[in-house]
Amino acid sequence: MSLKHAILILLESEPGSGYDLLKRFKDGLGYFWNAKHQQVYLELKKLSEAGWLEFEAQTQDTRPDKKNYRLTPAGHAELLRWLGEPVQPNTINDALLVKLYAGAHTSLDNLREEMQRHVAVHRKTLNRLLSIERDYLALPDEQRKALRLPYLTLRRGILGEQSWLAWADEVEQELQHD
Amino acid sequence: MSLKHAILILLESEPGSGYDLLKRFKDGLGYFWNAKHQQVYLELKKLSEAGWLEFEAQTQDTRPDKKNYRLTPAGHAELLRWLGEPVQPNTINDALLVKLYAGAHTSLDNLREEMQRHVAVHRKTLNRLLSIERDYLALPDEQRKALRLPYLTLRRGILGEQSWLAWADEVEQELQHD
DNA sequence: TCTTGTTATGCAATTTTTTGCATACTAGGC
DNA sequence: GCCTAGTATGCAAAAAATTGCATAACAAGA
Repeated sequence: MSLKHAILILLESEPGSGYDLLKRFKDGLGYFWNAKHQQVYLELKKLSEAGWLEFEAQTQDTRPDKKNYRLTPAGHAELLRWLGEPVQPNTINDALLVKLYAGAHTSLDNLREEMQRHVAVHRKTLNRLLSIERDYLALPDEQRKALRLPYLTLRRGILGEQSWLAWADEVEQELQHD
Repeated sequence: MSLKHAILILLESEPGSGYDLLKRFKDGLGYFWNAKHQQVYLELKKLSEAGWLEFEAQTQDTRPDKKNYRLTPAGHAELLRWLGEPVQPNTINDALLVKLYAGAHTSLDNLREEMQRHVAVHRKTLNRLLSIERDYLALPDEQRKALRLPYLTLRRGILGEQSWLAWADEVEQELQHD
């Protein structure tokens, strides 16, 4: 796919500006879809031109003006069409693993430092996700039910990060000696 | 990064043709770096033009001719330079999770089918990785030691797939009811 | 003999993503 | 008064990746 449908989904559940979307990418969807602001703004423009989105300029007093986007009926139809299509499994392009793979050509210290940097990032991510989970679990039944599918994606993030950190322990052990 | 350094690494450990590289991507590095043949051939051309690779055309009787690539000293230097640089953590763009996130707009059946397709792929991948691991563990000590860093990347694949499948179980449970 | 699979390479067009640059106003802390 | 952080949007160029098309020879099985 691409950014297109991620944007449609976010705007389907709640209309908003490019800036809003970026925030939502950052804390919600962000675990599994990433985009820079330039890409989001450009994509919003393209989706509007394609007739899937419409926007309303909104002037604000204390802040810069913004554009509020929402789905058109055509955009909604496209979203449903896309949901009916199979998505192809994700391919992984992970530079850290490439580096580790080639690690024999550099020093163990270098590798250990690299790993430590990444461990710090992953630990932080895991903590953030766990805190979101706590909030979710504290919600009343009905709200929890409404959010059960997004919650499953959160679980993916949590299990994924835990698994990553378990792997990092194995790596640390192995890089200890020699 | 990009494909560049993955190619340099593969050719550093053993020279070969574009076609060889594709095979190696497929069973070794492939777990964490993916590329289509068009991209690999193009990149090989660019890397040659940049002076990081050189090649020798090799005519073959029973098969089409091929080009054997290997690193130049400049290519080797570039590889070492890159290894000394920190790599930035991976960003994830996973369409399946986007679909699940928006799953409320489609049917449970649709989601279950989608999940089953992906589960099948991941199970197959895990089995393939486990079989590579068995081969590795059966190697004599010395060879195992030489391959210990690539082995760590294999472990990442195994732990990652196991974690994915554990998550899929959670999803299946949740999609059972309602 | 015909079809399928494997080996082997590539160009062209398009899409997707990143990087660099740019503007502009407000609020808060030092 | 100055600096930083946050709000808000965008263009242009380059890099990276995908999709479509194309060629060509051999081997193996139906």
